[in-house]
Amino acid sequence: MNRQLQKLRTRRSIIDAAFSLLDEQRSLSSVSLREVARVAGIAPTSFYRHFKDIDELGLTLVDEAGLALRQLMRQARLRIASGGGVISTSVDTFMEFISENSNVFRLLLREHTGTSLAFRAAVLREIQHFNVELTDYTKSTTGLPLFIANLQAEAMVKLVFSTGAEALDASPELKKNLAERLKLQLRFIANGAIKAAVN
Amino acid sequence: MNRQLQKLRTRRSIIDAAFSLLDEQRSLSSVSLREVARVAGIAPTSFYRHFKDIDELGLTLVDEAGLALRQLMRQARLRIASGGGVISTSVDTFMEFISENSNVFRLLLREHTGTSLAFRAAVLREIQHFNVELTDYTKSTTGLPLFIANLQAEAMVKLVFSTGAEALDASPELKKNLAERLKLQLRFIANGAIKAAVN
DNA sequence: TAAATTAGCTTACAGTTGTAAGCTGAAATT
DNA sequence: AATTTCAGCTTACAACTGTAAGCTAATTTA
Repeated sequence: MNRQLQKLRTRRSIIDAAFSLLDEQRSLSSVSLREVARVAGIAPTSFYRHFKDIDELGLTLVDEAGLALRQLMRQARLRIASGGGVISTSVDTFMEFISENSNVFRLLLREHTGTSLAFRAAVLREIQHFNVELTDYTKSTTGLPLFIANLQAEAMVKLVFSTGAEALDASPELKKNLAERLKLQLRFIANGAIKAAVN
Repeated sequence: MNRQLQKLRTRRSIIDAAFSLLDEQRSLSSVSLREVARVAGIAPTSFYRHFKDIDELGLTLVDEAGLALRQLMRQARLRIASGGGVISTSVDTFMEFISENSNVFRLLLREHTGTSLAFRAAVLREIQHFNVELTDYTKSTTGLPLFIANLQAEAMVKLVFSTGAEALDASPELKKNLAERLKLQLRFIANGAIKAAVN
């Protein structure tokens, strides 16, 4: 048996265990090392062979969540390229993502306003990535000036994330309703941005 | 000595103790009953003479925070009446509020996406109040149709809260910058809503 | 093949938590 | 004046936490 491989596997099972514990009732700070170890199927003290801290594990989770988010963006772009409105397609893709990966999105959402400065900073970094990508995209497709495109992207991301937060607790019908309202609101922003650019 | 009065005083000191513990590193779920009791200057078990749970205390805190928020709104309206742009004045008032009552705002923000369904629901209720009031205000001052006014108000509240979250960690200069950007973004929404109403 | 490394284990400990049981003394009621 | 009520107390306990110390067995290296 390869030792490195086995170690990686255990590491993975720790990460997976942590994600599985992050349901609607638990946050990173309320998940204990022992609990993670229990679910991962290792002794509590073995945890330290893989992570210095529970916090180090937390940062790893945030990184993974951010990665998933960026993959989501790429997926949305592909869908847009193959037809459909930009806003509508993006919102639908996003809503699907948070339904299927609710624990991943919940992590980002919760730690975004959580108790650990390091986690908040890490989440903010991921959101910044999102902002930058959306700004570029907006600029290149609409020709808006950078400053305006940036403001628009930032507002949109905030609105989308806020609505996503609401959608996490919502029933399927309510989710659909939220998505429709969100699309209209994003159009408000897009149109308002265009008007600001013209003046 | 009046007994009822004394009990109310102790209750107050428990609430104040809890608020004082909710700094940038602590959330309701991470504050222990014993810790609150310690700061309030009572024995741990005396806590139960006032609240059934730590959760019951939490709901009380959310209520108080919501109250403070609505007082903020009234204050903003007064300021608007005595001159100054609606958006600009509101944002300035809001930013002052979260600077002066950062623990109160932090509570709402954190529990909004927190681990307790009851707390999330309670915060959502407070935000709904905010939404309703802003919708009414928008409808009566701009004459927009209810549906549009409602969408606009909701989007604005989400954007303001998101930016408020960012402002909590920010330096004074950054805060100013955030406020200016927020004002522009709110104008995007306002203008976009008007355009939607015209079409 | 012998020696070194190491992932995971068991045991152990001190610190914290929520809360049950029951006492006390002062305020309120009769 | 006698009785009841009750806010706050002390003591106690079982459950949980993070993590230190040190063993084991299997893989890796020499």
